[in-house]
Amino acid sequence: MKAKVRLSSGELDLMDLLWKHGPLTLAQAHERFGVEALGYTTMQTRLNRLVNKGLASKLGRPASYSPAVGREQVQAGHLDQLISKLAGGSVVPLVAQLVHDRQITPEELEELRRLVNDAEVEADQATGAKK
Amino acid sequence: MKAKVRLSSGELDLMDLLWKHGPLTLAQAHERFGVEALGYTTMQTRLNRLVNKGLASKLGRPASYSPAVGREQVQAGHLDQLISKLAGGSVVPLVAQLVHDRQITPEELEELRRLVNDAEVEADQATGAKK
DNA sequence: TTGACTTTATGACGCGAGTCGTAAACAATA
DNA sequence: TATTGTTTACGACTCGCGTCATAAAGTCAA
Repeated sequence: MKAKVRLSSGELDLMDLLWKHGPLTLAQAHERFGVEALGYTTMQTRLNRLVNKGLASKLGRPASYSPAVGREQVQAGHLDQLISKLAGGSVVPLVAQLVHDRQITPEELEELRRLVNDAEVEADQATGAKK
Repeated sequence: MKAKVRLSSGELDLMDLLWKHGPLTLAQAHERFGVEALGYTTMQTRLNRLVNKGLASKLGRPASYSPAVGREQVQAGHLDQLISKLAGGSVVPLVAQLVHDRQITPEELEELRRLVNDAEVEADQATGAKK
């Protein structure tokens, strides 16, 4: 039962903060994010809204905010969106776009190749390895 | 100078409509989208807002709406978002997620492999094909 | 205990996007 | 030309999210 996750750009920024730097109190989050960037209570409101949406949790006093959903899950949700609405349902054109428009290091290419190979093995196993 | 494109889920639905089925009049778009799905004037408003944002253009009377930005461009924009905010700046984990969570056909895997190979060739050429 | 500082709770405002209703402008034809 | 049907222009409302101010609660040291 994967809840369909759809986050705004700004919400993503905050989640990123929580994913990267463990639990954070409001003050710490504000500090980390950049005191100049936004007001203290703005951070408060946004963080609490994440909690209300079940994306983060709040514990203790001074409350610590922690992510309540994994980065992978959110990634998956956004990828689904992208694939269904922007790539006609197939991953291939998406990956094409991915490798075309940006410079990828040889190391990364190597990893990508490995990824494809692994996936192929899995696929074979799943289909009963009918050669 | 590619403008940073950030579209909502609903806007994407309409753009998809325009990308797939060439220029459409309001009536046609409404029909295509599903008359039950939303009101006529709702479609009108949404389409016109796309025009105001420069995402679509409107010509003639009965006006025909056409996409004013390419699917690839929007894809790129959303991909950038995803990579920077959800994948820590690297494409590898993103592709990993991509091939992990969904079943990909052997044919697609083959295409993906080709994609990686092509990219490698390009990379080699770019760096002067050393070695 | 009390004054100062920190942490939370509320309430507001603006803007973008989704949803429509009403009505004016146009067009085709009876 | 008058009637009817289509196309377009506006305006309105709601919600989610970003932004913040104000103030109530809670904490701690003098």
